[in-house]
Amino acid sequence: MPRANDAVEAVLLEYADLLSILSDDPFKPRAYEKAARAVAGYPADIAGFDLKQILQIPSVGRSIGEKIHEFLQTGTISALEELRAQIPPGVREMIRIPGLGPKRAMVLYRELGISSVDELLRAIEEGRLAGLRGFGAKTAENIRAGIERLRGAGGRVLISVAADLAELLEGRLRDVSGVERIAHAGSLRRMCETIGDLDLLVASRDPTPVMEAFTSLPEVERVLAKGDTKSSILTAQGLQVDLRVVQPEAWGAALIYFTGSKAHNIRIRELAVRKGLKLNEYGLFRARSGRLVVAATEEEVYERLGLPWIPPTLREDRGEIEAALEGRLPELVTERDIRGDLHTHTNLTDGLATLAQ
DNA sequence: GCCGTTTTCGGCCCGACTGTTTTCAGTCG
Ligand SMILES: Nc1nc2c(ncn2[C@H]2C[C@H](O)[C@@H](COP(=O)(O)OP(=O)(O)OP(=O)(O)O)O2)c(=O)[nH]1
Ligand SMILES: [Mg+2]
Ligand SMILES: [Mg+2]
Repeated sequence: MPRANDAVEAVLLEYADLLSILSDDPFKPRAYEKAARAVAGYPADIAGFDLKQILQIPSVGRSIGEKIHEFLQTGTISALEELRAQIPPGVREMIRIPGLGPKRAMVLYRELGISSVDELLRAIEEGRLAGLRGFGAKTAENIRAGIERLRGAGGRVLISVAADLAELLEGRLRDVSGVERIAHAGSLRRMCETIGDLDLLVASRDPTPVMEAFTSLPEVERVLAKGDTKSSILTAQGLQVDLRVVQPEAWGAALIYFTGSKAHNIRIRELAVRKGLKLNEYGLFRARSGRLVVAATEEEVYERLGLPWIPPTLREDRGEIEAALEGRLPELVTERDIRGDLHTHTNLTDGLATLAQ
């Protein structure tokens, strides 16, 4: 049985998308996204909730709360209908194109009347983006390639597929000169069931040869971006791989950053701010002076934030921060706990006892 | 739009890469 929370999450995310297209204030759509996450992660089914109960949900205030209430009562939200009247569904689809966001989607709609991915592709092929402010030849080609990617996207892959690719690529990069450490991060390290892309982290004093090696691997179909510390490629199978290279001293902070999740990162960065600190992928710093506090290991960074080391599988901002702060993290079963698997044989194979016995 | 034992107003995570930008916005991780 799907919960009402799922439908509410979907309308709040749609509201956030439409606001990001229409509004200049980036914090408003983010507030709707955050509320959508909170509703999705709320333990109870909110079907039939009254306004007072709805307002118990974190990140849901008066404005969003009333919209949720209206949706639960009537199945629609009048304010959402008003936004829908201003932005065709196809324009919202356009922001799914990798590299095209809400701002430029709005320019295309407003200036050229483009209101679907199909129309956009035709406009690019007919050269109609030329002359539009902020849309040069490269941008048009990038959007065209983005549409191809969107269309050909096989979506997320099973963790086993990503794990195999990770092993292959890590093996290749490990031998590059200057590589001191290598690990996979992102959703693969968190052991999510499906993986959107592969995230690899390398520690090296000399990033340039690592980036060169990475972007010229035989598995590379196309280089999406290539910089001094970060590059992205696309494999022939259409899977994206992101590589981040940091100095060995920053390994722990970088591993925390790249392991995520995004929501977990934001929560622990907020904790840092409240302590007069700043957390990024290079380390934990004093906010005022900018002086480094710690960076080398995950344990040290978490400890200075007042937290125990949190297992990657829990880093989803689904209560692990609160649990960690209270010292109530669950003891997870790890490989070291597994002494063997309890099993027996029956006379159906090579045993003596029957199955019933 | 949400939220707060410093605060009910003024912040909101923080930084890399790209393109066309004459100095930075947009998009993404
Ligand atoms: N601080 C911060 N970190 C981010 C943000 N977006 C992504 N990250 C970090 C945490 C993510 O786990 C990590 C890798 O990003 P991805 O987009 O690949 O996400 P992830 O691997 O978690 O999920 P995926 O299966 O790829 O969809 O980068 C962000 O907006 N802020
Ligand atoms: Mg990923
Ligand atoms: Mg990624």
